[in-house]
Amino acid sequence: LAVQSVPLLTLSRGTDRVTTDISTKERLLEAAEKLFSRDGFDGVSIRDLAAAAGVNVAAVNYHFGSKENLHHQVLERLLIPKRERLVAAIERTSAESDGRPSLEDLIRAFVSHHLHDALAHPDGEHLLRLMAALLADPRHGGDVLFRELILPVHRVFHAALLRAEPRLDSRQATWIIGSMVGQLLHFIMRRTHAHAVLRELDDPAEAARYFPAMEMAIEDYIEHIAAHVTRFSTGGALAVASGD
Amino acid sequence: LAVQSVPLLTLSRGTDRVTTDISTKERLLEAAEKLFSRDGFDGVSIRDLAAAAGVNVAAVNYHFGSKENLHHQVLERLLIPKRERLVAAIERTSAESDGRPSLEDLIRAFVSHHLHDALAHPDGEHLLRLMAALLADPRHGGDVLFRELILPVHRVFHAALLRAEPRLDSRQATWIIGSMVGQLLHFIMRRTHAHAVLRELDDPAEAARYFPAMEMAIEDYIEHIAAHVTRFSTGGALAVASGD
DNA sequence: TGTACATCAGTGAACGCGCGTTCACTGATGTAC
DNA sequence: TGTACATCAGTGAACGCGCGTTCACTGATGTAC
Repeated sequence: LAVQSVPLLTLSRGTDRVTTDISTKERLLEAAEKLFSRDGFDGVSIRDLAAAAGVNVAAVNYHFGSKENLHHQVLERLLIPKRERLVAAIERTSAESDGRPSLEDLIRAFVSHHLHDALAHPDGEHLLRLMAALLADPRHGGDVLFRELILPVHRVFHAALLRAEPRLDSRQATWIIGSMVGQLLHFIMRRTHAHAVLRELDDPAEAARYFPAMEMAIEDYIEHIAAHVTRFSTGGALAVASGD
Repeated sequence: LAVQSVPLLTLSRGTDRVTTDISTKERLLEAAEKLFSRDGFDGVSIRDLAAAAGVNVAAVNYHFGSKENLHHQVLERLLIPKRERLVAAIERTSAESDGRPSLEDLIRAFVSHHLHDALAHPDGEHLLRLMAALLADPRHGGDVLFRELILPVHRVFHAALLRAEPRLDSRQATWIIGSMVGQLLHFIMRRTHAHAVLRELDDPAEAARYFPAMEMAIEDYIEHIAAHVTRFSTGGALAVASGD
């Protein structure tokens, strides 16, 4: 009767073999991740979710209590692993070169991990579109995004930046992170939405000038953009650090 | 009976004085700009719009044919003047110093104009939130944003960049613009949404570390961020231009 | 100038539809004694 | 081991509500002759 919270995977009994049986709850989470990321919170109805998961409409409220709470759980399920991957990547690089990696190495690691995680990780695209929606309109889960991902990652990278370039003060480091994150989000979204937008424009040649490299394979795009953002950001960070 | 397109302002006759009388259509456009920018296309109902404008529900379909078309007209009404302000600002700077402004001056003009226009211009905040929504989900009007604003501004600034720094090739200039626009959008949205997000977090002190300068007056924030983005981007662009 | 008709902006009520949620229920499994 | 009851996942149908749009209509103004 009440809202469940624990069993994400049940073992079906009643047959002579014990087989893994994906529960209604898990099926709903999978379907919700896919649909919410594609169409947004308001763009998905409970009937859409139930149909995609192959379950009854009442199942959403039975297992999650509300559509809002299902969305919240979808976010947490993606955000927490992503945070842990990111923090681990930053700390791994911070520990290199006897705990004093160069500014460029640190920036390269952050940029490269971010791009790979967003564009090549299996969960990446879903999470990315959910994050983009939250950054434009934080009303449905913006607090979760900040608490579970943005603030923890900021804290770790901020400390690493100050160690790698001691001339920076705290606020400068914060703005540099903002400059890097802004670039990364822009280039990631650009890739994700390029085709959707280009399709609607009258003049494909003009649009292709704004979106060069869209015909590249995703791995090539990642390498290309990682190289650009690393070079640009290292130059930018050094300019800030050496400024008056 | 049919969808109207021309008269945005009518002069009321029938009184002995001729007074300006804001028409139902204009009232709807004003209300729609405010509500769509605050709550998004799906977050606003025709009844909300009619109530805010003080007109009948049927007026939206009478004057605009559909909710979608009203949204479209709201976008065009904001995007076209913004494009013209931006293009004029870039061309003004390009013409300085005998048509050869320094890379830093060009970048400063672009950054500074963008920040002022987004954060201090009367239409700025509405347009900004509409643009953020379109960049996250271009389904309702993304084509208008690209055609009327992004592509024309890109073309003009791209040409100006190549003139100011001839070592850049076309693709490098495009990526540099992407790096700049990404930073600008990030810092603009950060200011806009800071308070909404911070209110929901448990630990205000931690959040304030991520959002320093939020207590600044808006003019100080603009100057502060313009100085950072200009320095960072000039350093970044020179690093790209001088790279192998 | 007067009259007949057309065109206009705007209205109030209703249309059918999809929405999130709730309710009473089923049938399988777990637990107590 | 058997029986009675509790707990569970899941269901089908219905709830009331707000949605975008449409319809028949009003009354003021413009136009033709």
